[in-house]
Amino acid sequence: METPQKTIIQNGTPLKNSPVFNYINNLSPIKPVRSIPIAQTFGSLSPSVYTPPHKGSRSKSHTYFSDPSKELVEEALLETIPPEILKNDCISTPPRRAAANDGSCGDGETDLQRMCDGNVKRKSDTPDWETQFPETPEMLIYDTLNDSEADRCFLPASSDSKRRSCGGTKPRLEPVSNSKELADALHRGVRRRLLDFEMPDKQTLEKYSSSCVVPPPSTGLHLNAAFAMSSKDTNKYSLSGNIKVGLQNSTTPVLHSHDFAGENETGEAAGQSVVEEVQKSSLALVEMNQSSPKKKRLKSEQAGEGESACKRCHCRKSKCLKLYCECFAAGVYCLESCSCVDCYNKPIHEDTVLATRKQIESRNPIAFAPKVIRNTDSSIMEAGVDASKTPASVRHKRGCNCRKSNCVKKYCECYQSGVGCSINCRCEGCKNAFGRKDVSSFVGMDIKQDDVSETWKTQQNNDLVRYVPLPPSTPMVLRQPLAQLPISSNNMLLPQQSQHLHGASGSSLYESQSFRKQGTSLLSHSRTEKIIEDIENLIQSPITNINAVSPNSKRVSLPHLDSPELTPRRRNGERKLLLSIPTFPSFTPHH
DNA sequence: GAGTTTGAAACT
DNA sequence: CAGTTTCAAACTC
Repeated sequence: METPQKTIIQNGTPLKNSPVFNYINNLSPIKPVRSIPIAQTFGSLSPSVYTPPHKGSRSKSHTYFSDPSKELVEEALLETIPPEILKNDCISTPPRRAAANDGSCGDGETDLQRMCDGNVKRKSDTPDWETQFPETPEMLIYDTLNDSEADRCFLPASSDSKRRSCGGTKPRLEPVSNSKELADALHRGVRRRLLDFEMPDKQTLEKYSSSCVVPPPSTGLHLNAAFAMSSKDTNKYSLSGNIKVGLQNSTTPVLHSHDFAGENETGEAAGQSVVEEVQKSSLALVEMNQSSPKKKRLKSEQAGEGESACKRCHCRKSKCLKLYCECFAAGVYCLESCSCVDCYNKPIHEDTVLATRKQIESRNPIAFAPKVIRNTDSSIMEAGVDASKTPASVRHKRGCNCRKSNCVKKYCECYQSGVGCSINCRCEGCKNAFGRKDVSSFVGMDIKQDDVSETWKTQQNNDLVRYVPLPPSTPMVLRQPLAQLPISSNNMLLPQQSQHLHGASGSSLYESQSFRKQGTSLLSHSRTEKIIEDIENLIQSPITNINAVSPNSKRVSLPHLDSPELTPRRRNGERKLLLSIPTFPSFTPHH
């Protein structure tokens, strides 16, 4: 990934050799190539949308599932990641590439490999990430990998494990002597997460993200952390799908915050922030949906328990083959830690799982789609309401139907997901703190952080939601495109972030403090926008929104986009799927 | 930990 | 498509 040696003077400062500059220069070549294939997976609502089981040769584990689109995304992600980030052992590198010696990928030495190799080689003469951003690792570890079911899904159960158990212990900053080993472990985890399901669901990803994996204080770690973190939200999915949605989720609150405080006065710092944002966003792509119910509970459990922390579903009659089962719904297999009875949601019953899944999908193509989706149509946001007040773009795909909970308890999926109710909801007496359907359907969650019940916060287990003051003047131009949605790693909209979007004072970690400090002066506005634009183009799939219509007439539309003015309705009131839907988690076997 | 409540999913 | 049943998570005690 050598970059053309261009000389750019930013604010009088030569950035020619800066990592950011190099990174930026490498952006454009990528975008046109990546988005095309991804779009293919979103062709239509028909079941065909779901990529058939990819019997590729990348992985021999039957627990792995693949999705071509994911590969594309991975590539995009990789290319989106500055070499500096990858320098440490290429941890972020999808194993796929490294293992792509099956001949299916053309030349044996992929770009990635070369990049990795190069990075490794440069390792010694490249400033250590830790040195550059001493605070980053810790932040990443604790803030992004705090959940802990990771073990369950992140790392293959069979893998060598001493690997951090899923027990409710917090991630430790134990250094990994062998970064390669760590990289392998992470790769496995990432790989599994990415391949097992086309789109791991939020819960699933959350689990992955959990802290079972202890990232080493390195840049690579950062990347992985981001992945893991992102995965929290991710709904199973194929990267293919909601890239944007993923971005939203990518709001990882932590990464940038203080990292660059020390050098925030430089253009590079700003650029780095952008890069990180991008990374996070990109990584977030991997995650998406994940319904959060379990995860939260798990978190709570994890909070102070050992193995119990990994408990998952408790299905007794569904055999874990129905959407009642959160594991199944999330696109993941049940684990031993589950308390289910007569479980069929296991690799050994792969055929059954796949068949069942198909059946369900045939009934409802988006059955496995992320429960919370975000409309990232910038045009809508811009045209609709003040950009700073449009968090309403994030809503539950179907909306809730609460009658007694007033949408203030986790029975309500909207509330549980941390999003406001929308016009798609049929709830009664809605009091959703994240946005009542009768008030914020299209206006966004006009709520203040304090409005969000402490209950909810508690329910989310602190580590899921971090309440951090929002920066009063974070340039929207910088943050919006990269992380349009203040969604936590859980795919949940963060209260403070919603506030943030409203232009309220305060800040979120997700907002790079460096930006705040720097304002937009370090990188000219136009340039910054350019960067963001490139990034978005790179990441975005032609089809980034999910407007779906349930085959069985159930409401399955994007609240936000479903505005009558924006989306044609069918006579029966259903809305057309204008764009497409991503391939959702699928138990596509990967042989 | 058992029992209850709740609303999504599944079924009719 | 509406009503009912089933189910498992969320919640309460």
